[in-house]
Amino acid sequence: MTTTRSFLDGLAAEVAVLPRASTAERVAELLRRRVTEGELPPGSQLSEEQLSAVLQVSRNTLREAFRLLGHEGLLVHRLHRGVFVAELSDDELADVYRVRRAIECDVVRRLGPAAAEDPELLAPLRADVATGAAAAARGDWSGVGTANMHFHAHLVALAGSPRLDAATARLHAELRLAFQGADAEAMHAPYVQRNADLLDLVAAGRSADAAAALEDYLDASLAHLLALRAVGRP
Amino acid sequence: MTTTRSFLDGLAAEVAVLPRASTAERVAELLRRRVTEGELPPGSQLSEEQLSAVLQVSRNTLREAFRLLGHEGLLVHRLHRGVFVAELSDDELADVYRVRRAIECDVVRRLGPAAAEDPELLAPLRADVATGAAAAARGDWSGVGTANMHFHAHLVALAGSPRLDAATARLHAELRLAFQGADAEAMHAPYVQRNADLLDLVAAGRSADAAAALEDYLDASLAHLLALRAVGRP
DNA sequence: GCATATTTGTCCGTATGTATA
DNA sequence: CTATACATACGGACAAATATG
Repeated sequence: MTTTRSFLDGLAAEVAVLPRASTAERVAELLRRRVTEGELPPGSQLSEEQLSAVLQVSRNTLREAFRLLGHEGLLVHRLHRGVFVAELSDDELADVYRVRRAIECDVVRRLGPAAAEDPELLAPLRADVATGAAAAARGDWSGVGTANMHFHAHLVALAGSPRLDAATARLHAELRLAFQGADAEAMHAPYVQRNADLLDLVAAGRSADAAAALEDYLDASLAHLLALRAVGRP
Repeated sequence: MTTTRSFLDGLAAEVAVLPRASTAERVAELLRRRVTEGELPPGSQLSEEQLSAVLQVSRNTLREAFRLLGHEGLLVHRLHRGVFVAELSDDELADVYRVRRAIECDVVRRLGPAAAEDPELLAPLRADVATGAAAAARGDWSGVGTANMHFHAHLVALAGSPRLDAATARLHAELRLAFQGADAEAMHAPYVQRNADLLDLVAAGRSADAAAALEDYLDASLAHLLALRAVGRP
């Protein structure tokens, strides 16, 4: 009995109402939310029998959903032992940032002056910055974190590459795992201003400067996150 | 009856002998090989009933394997219609190269002079170049293609990032899909020399030059591949 | 170290729904 | 529009591996 009781409430009703897709994908989407929103902590086991009973789906269908999420890095499959919510080591977290840096810096560098010429392009980014600032003003640090994620997702989206978007979504899902249990304000507060600064550079068409700034940004963010995790441990 | 007969031969024996892993993963690995080696062409349907009979696994297990490969982009899942070997459109192929360029150029750029100082680091790349040249000398163009893939995989591996390695493996699997049915010599021959040239730049520690050259290389490679596909179509 | 209980891994049969001829 | 074929999903069963006492 490793899973908590609270997170099971209302799951069955929620999975039945999700949009048209295969049952396995609906279950996967539901579990993905629960994991990334911290409802069930890293390391906890997901019992096949218990979950299939609560979700009202067969074990086979549930296992298909497990495969999907395992492939995304959210769950880990241990043979004959079951599936667990993934726990990111410091090395793995650094690796996530390694890939973020490669993708995001590349996207920004190749933007060139195009971003300066069409202001509409950056509208989603401006909205994310505004949302983050508003959330910070009212102390909603979880909202700041979400806005920050959206900012980076929209930044990558400027490249118009479905595969880069998908990779970013996976990285963000793993990042949310790493955020669990840490002080949300300390985690997210510094990046309201940094996002705004970065956006200014991009909007000015200074893509090389923006890429360099983003590299510093991400390196600092990783160091910051590692430090926060360190104090949360014995 | 959309699948050919030949590719089914000996599958059951092969899947039984694969190393210790879950049956679903063994089946996935086997199908992955069949797809990337062109044994079954893009667009062909994989019948659950037929495959489960031939592989001697249950449909549930087979479906788990399908989920894994679908997530890798090798198979596409059409609801209530079944799974098919993915067909890459020109746009998707360009997107694959978009991600390759982001990853590989980033890796090369960040190598710096380190590669020049430790020659052992580049040993796998040298071996791949030699293998490719030898294969070209005897007209083994499929072997040239394989060596080329290994070269790029080893290049990315210099970064020491498991996630970049995994992403590269997925991209290469999709690339192999695009290679199907094209003239292997025309497809792979030009890159024996380009790999050697690129390696020289890297070995000299000129990482910025190498990154720029690699960018040209990949852009040219994409254009080349698109042109070859165009002539293979009506 | 051993026997047992629990959980996962796998298979089968079957029922239902969907797309296509 | 009906019919058919096939994917989707379920529940029960047993085997295999692991964890527990």
